[in-house]
Amino acid sequence: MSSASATLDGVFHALADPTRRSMIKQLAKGASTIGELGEPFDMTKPAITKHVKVLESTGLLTREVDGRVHRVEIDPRPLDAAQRWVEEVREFWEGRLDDLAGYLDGLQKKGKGKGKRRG
Amino acid sequence: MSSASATLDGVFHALADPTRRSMIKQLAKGASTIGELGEPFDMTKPAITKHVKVLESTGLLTREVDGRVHRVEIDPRPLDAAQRWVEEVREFWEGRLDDLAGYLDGLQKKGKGKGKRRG
DNA sequence: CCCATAGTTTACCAATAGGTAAACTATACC
DNA sequence: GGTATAGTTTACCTATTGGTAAACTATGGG
Repeated sequence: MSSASATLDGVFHALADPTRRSMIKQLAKGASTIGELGEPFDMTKPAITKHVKVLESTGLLTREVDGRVHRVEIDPRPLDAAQRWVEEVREFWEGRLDDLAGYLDGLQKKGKGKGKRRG
Repeated sequence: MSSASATLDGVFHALADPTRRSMIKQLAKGASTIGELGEPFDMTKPAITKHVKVLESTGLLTREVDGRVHRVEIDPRPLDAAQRWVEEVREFWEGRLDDLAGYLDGLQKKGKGKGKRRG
């Protein structure tokens, strides 16, 4: 299952760059060519090529070559992995709060402390 | 509002490293010291210090110095920004599908094609 | 054929990232 | 005071990242 970790590495890394995030948002609204995708950015074509490759390599973007034009569109599935990871953290976090509530509740009901003392 | 983008840069970058993701999960279950936090990793102490600093600088982690021990705990709020960003992308994506459905619906009702021909 | 257009590849650069070893700071404890 | 423990800082190394300019590939159209 180390590929799941590799996917998360790739997705989070892809999203860590503002140019790529902007591209993703643009593509979420609709497919476009490489030229259209790169036009909003004050950046040379090789830079755009690189950003697109990063997104493509994580599966966030698919490419369809149509003549000399490359048409790209978003594939939101890798975002699921990222979102699930964050939600899992949140569940741990909320579980921890539940445990604390249960612990405090137990203290009150039994008038006895069995868990680790804190502080 | 460029600080929102800076926050996202930081959070996504922080989450792009498996060691830091593992630390976050560990901390989501409960607070710990730097030593406990770093113990699962086959890594020297300066490396742990660096990872903790990255998490701290994005606000994902808070530190409380208690004698010679540094007690750290998670602050999940920066995760909200990341999660909202992903959900916004999803909304754009679903809106796009709605538009497509509306477009196709319009085609059927009017029996008329006004959009770009494809293929 | 000739030229414009769309995009990639290659080679290069400076900055950042992730790691280490060694030295240092600061607290705890006998 | 002396020593172990917790953690940071400094200096260094290598790999990766984000960007560029220049050359290249490939398609479209007069």
